[in-house]
Amino acid sequence: MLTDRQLLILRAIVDDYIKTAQPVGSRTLSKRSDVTFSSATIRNEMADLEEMGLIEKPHTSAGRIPSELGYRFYVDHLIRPESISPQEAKALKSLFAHSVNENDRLIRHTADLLSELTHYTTLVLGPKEEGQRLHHLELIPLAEGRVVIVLVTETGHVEHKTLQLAEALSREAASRLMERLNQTLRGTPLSQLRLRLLEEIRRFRSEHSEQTTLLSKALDIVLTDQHEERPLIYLGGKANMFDQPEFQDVAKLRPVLELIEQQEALFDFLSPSLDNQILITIGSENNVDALKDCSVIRAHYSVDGVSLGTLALIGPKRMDYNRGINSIIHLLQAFQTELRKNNLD
Amino acid sequence: MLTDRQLLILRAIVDDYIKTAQPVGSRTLSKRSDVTFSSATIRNEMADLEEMGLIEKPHTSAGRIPSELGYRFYVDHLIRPESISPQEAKALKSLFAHSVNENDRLIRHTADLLSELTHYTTLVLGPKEEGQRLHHLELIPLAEGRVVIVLVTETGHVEHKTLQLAEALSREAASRLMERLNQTLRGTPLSQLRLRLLEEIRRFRSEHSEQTTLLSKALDIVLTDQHEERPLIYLGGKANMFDQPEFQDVAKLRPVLELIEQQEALFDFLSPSLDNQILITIGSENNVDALKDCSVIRAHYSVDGVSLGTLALIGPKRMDYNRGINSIIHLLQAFQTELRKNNLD
DNA sequence: TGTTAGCACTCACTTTTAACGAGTGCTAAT
DNA sequence: ATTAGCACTCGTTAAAAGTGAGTGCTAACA
Repeated sequence: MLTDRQLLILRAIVDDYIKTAQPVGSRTLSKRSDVTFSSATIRNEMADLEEMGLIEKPHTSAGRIPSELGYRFYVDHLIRPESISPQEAKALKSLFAHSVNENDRLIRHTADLLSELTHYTTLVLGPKEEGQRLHHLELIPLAEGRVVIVLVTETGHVEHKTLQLAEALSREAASRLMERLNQTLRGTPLSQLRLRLLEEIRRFRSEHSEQTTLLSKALDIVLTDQHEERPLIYLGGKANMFDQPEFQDVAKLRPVLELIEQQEALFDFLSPSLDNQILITIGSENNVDALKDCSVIRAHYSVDGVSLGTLALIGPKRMDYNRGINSIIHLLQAFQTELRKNNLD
Repeated sequence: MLTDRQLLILRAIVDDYIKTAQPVGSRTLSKRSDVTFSSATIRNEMADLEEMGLIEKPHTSAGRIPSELGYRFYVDHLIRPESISPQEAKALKSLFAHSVNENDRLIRHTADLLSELTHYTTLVLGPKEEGQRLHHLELIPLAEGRVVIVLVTETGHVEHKTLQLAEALSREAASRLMERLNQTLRGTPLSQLRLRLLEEIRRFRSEHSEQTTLLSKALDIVLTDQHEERPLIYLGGKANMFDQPEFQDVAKLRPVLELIEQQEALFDFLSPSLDNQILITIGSENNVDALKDCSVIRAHYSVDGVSLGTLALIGPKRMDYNRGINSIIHLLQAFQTELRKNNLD
């Protein structure tokens, strides 16, 4: 176990390093007001902390920096859930002053807010669509056999796609088919929609003996596509990466920025579900090579107990965990409140 | 005027520098197979070219690099419109092998293709929506007074927005209003839609004495919004910037990447209309500080004589203009063909 | 026994110096 | 007009020397 003094020193080292990005020496620490013992004592303690693997030195004659294990310990034991300042709390409330009606916009807005709040890059994984239920389907024939299909879920999420049919679909046929489909399919979860839709079209065809084979094929393709599509990922504050001293080197910066641009990779990284309310992964804990010098703070957002997506914050390992965690917690609250407003059934 | 030999030397310098990113010396040039004269002669000619402002030296004992004026001259007079190789032409054709029905996707796809083809970052300014005509309007009531409004243009472009009304709109009222609006407003250019829509709703209200004030207000807000919204900008190959030796320095890279993320700034930059088929701006000609070390190749795309948007290629001043221009020309052709297919009325 | 002062040692970082060489401009010979 | 020759420039690289922040260890101290 660590003594109180060791805890104090470890915390001081991490705090200092987070603030300055410079290795912290024993003399610097000894000058702090909350440190009553000498630099030599600190050196002794540091040697012990290093032996435990909590801190390390970049080279012989430098100060100490936290190791990954050190950050881990700091995050697990040394963070004090500093409550947000009153003015910040006020600011946070006013952020959502005017409601955002569409979830898409709301999410984008939230990503931007969080990055503004923390000065880190943010990722927001949008809700999975499979779970949502169909509210309305609309077929709108265009010229030359092109048809726009619009799908609205109960939460107001809108998807659309344009198909090309071999022959024009008449407005009447479209409206008849649509009316029928809406009657029977409303409330179907999107995950089942494809199967049920095909079935329904088949039935419709046999009853009306209309030529809807092509339409059904086209719809099938569309919905298959739909089904495989992953939730959107929204990014905020990409440029914040540039401000971090650890990413002044293009070689360090590049893999991170490249990863961030890849929806699929990000999705794979973010999608695993979390048990805890808040998950923090540090450096190699991310299991992604591009993020080996980064830390990620993640939180699930949910409405009425249903987990919908992920809110994440990405920065250097030397990120301000305290501020990050607090910001994400508070924003999460406000965000979920807004989201609930939009998701009333 | 420049002598043939000077032209040869200038072209050789630019070509070489584009390829190697290293200042070109007289000795290097004298070794080229198409150069029959000595390095001393080349030095004399170089001195003249430098006096004319076409080339410059980074420092006394370095070779020469093209000045902005030099690039300008090269682009205006020395580029040979090298026709694309047969295999590339074939590849280009197969790129659009399976049609993309939606313009949005088509544009995104094109941006990606162009960046793959050239290894530069690409920007595509989407078509202005104002000019498009309304094909169909759909009001879909959700729970709690929320209404999704979906707008489809004749080209199959879909916009949607969710509004919050003070009281629920009944399905019947919605469908009556919608039918009426579609009858009277189909074919209205989006630029006039707002005014005409308001008028129409007012008339509808007086005829049916229904409570649609709120709806009309909400629609007004939506459409105003819509109207002010700028065309989307699609990006391709952002990561290509990392490969350019001139952008290995974060200080150089940052402003460019930051600019690219700003829709508004990019819009202002790209939107001015072009007289020519292809416009090339070099360094300070861009009139944007962030792009002072970049060159941009732009081309308007249009269908049936109507200019719709811009296709652009962005790279270092030392970019391969020849390849860039050729790629953009050829892709432009294929892109417009696809676009025309989708825009049949 | 825990703490601290003192001191030799390490090593990144900075500055200095020197050597190198690619490239130039000029001059004189062809 | 062209070119060979040569002195000169200057960025680049490498080696050398100096600086200083920081450490580990030891011995003295409370």
